Order: sequence, then C-alpha cells, then structure tokens
Amino acid sequence: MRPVRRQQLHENVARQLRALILEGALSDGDRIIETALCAQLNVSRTPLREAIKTLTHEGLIEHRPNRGARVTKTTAKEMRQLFEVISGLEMLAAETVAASIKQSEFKRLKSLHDKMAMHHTAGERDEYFALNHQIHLKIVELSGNPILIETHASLMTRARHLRYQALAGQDRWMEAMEEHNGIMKAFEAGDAALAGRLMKQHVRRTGEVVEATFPAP
Amino acid sequence: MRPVRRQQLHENVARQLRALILEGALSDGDRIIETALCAQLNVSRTPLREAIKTLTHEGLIEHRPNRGARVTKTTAKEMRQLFEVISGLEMLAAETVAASIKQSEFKRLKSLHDKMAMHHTAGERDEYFALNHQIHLKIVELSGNPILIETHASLMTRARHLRYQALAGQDRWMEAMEEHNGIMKAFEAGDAALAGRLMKQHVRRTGEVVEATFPAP
DNA sequence: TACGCCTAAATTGTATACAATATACAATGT
DNA sequence: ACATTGTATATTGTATACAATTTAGGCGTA
Repeated sequence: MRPVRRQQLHENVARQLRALILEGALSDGDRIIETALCAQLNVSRTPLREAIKTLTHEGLIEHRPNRGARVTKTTAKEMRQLFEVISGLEMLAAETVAASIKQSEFKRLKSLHDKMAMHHTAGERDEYFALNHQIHLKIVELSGNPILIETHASLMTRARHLRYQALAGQDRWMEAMEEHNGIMKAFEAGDAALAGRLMKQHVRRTGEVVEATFPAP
Repeated sequence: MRPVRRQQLHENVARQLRALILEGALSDGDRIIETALCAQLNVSRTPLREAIKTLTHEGLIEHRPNRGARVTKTTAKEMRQLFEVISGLEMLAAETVAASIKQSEFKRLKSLHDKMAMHHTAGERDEYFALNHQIHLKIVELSGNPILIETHASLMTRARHLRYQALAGQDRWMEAMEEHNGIMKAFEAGDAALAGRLMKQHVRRTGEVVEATFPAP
C-alpha cells in the first residue's frame, strides 16, 4: 500500500503561486510583497517564503537579497535556451527508451500517440496539446531514471505556460505531428540513435518556434 | 565598478552544510537535528531551514514532512543515473561549443588541457583532478547557455564528492586522458557531432566506473 | 514475552516579534 | 532648480515563541 501523501503548507502555497504565475495573475516582472500575498493566501510569512524559495529554484521567481522577489521576466532567447536543454534531456530519454522499451509499454505509448493523432485530424487543439505533453512526459518517465525525470520536470515548469503559443501556427502543428510519427517509428524499430536524433530536433524546433512567436520586448 | 557581493546568512549556512556533507563530517543517512546544528553553527533555525531546503533541491538532503532531514543515501545505481544525465548535458554543451568556439577561447581551453596532460604524465593526481573538473566546467560555460550551466552545476554538486573514487584506478586514468585528447581534436576540427558523441561516451564511462567502484551497500 | 495503548519528550511546522536593510521623500545647501 | 544628505516608512532577514506531530519508552494485559 502506498504511503499517505503528507502535505505541507508551503507545498500548497508553492502550487498556488505557480498557478498564479502560469495563468498570468502575476505577470513577468511583478514584485511580490510578502505581507500582501500572505494576507491574500491567509498564511504567515514563513511558509510563503519557503514557497518562494522553491519557485526560485524552479526559475519562475528571481530573488535579490533584501530587495524581495519578482516574477522572472523570460526573454525569447532564454526560452530557446530552455528548450535546448530540454532537447538534450529528451534526446537522452528517447535513446534509452528506444533501446529497451517493452512490448507492453510501447503499446501503451502508441495508444496515446494514436489518440493524439485523432485529435490532430479532428482539429481539437486542447486535447491534442494535453496528449502531446503527456507523451513527452511518458517517454521521459519510461527512461526509468529518476534524476532525469526530476530535472526534466523542473525545466518543463518554466516552459509550460508558453506551450500554447508554441504550436500556434497551423504549419507547425502539422510539422510536429509528422515529427512525432517519425519518433514512434524509431521506437518501434528499436533504433536508439535515430529516436534520439529525431527527438532532439523535434524539441529544438519547438523551441525555435516559441522563440519566434515570442512577444517582442 | 561591480556591485558588492551581498551575502545572506542562509547561503553561508548552505555552503557550510555542503562542505560538511562532501567532506564526510555528515555521512549518508545521518539525521539532521535542526536545533543541534543550529547550536553548532551558531544561527537560528530559520536560516538553517532555508539552507536545508536549498540542499534538498540539490539532492544532497532528503526531507520528509515532520520527520526531519537526512543526508541522501546515494546508491551505485543512482550515481550511474546521475552521470547519465550529466552526459546528456555535456554532450549538448560539447556540440554547441565545437560548432561555434572562437580561436581565443579554444586556445584558453587548450592551455588548460595541456596543463592537465602535464600533471597526468607527472602523476600529480590532485592537480590533474582539479584541472579535469575545470575543463568540464569550462566547456559547459562556453556553451553560453545559462540554463544549461546552472542545471549542470546543480547535478555536479551531487557527483563531486565521488570524483576521486571515479578515477581511482590507473587504467581509467589513462583511458580518460585519451578521451580528453579525442574531444580536444574534435573541437579543433569543429566537428560538433563527434565532439558530442565523444563527450557523452566519456562522461557515461566515468559514471560506469564510479558505479563499479562504489562501496557495496 | 509479546503486543497494544498511553503518556512524555523530542522534534518539526507555523506564526509572530524584532533587527537590518532598502526605498521614498522631504529638508538643506549650493 | 538641482543635487545631496538625512529621516521616516516599507520591506525583507533573522530569531524566538507557540502549536502540531512524531518518536520512545513504560505499563498493563493476554
């Protein structure tokens, strides 16, 4: 039986803060006044400060000593750099997975892929995106490397609120689906090098599109 | 004029804690009693707890709610997984650097490399190690990707106190030097794919050796 | 003896109080 | 009017106090 999930206040606060940032209630560059947020969230400063520290490590918040915290201002360039690192990690994951994936795991992945393809043809944007994200996550998970999974997750948090923009254009949408098809084929063939190369290209390309469609400063 | 470095107490505490762990004053699995450490370090619990949170994010400490913190027990397997992720990141760095390194930067890197080779032939272990580490760091830095640099640094912290074991054997020492030679040649030739491949192999191999020489549980 | 239940001590989590630092703005002199 | 300094206010950093939870051990009972 799996152990009960023990919650700490600062975890909830961190989650809420993350949500506030990702959904835009707090926008880039906004200063975070501890006491004000405390009142709003109805917690004391201690757990809030712990949450701020957490988000700082995730890169969503910047914190200068004695000058308080601000929501990180993300530039187009940083976005590309972020996706570049993610591409390196997902490449590693894809290689590992392609080399060792079990039949049953592949089937499960394939079913996700097929479902995504369906939504793609149907033009159902939100469902397509959700599955896309799930697939990338699944592949990293299948690597079986907890450190890889955790590192990846942390970086993805920063990229997340931009995912919609990423595939905004119809062209890229088409292209991305094609790339996913290629990756699945490489998995099926057990071609690790190919799977890795394709995945890297795919993520990197996504990063480039995000960079291009980024709101000009 | 560059701004004065503003220190926070919890940063110093974090540094000291890290040192305590890396030099073995606190060993794997040791419980960390907050009040005891506070007395020892002469700070209150607040900054210590912040430091603990920092090291938790770095993976040096594990923290279960209401049950306190423990120094992470690192298994051989986790070490290999750690190096695997690092290999992915350094591969990315090597590729980027090989494709775009400037003459002056290459010269500086080469001089580090040559100095390392010297210490290698002279059998000066400590100096060799220090330079080895510096070179890997330098290559990642030259990528010019802050996110890559930071992610890499964070993972390296966990691998650091095991670096000595890693190249313990004379055989591996020889091998590693050879691999470094190959990487430098790839840089010189501007062959990104080769540099990346070699770097990945090099780091992965290091991880395997670390895993093998790991004290049995 | 082994097991469960209860209580006390230890320890961690959260809130608050106090100290240090930064920011904003007025007063002063040039 | 402008720059500079001094002072008040706001805000963050650290210490401490209090609450909640876990851990350890004693006691009785089967």
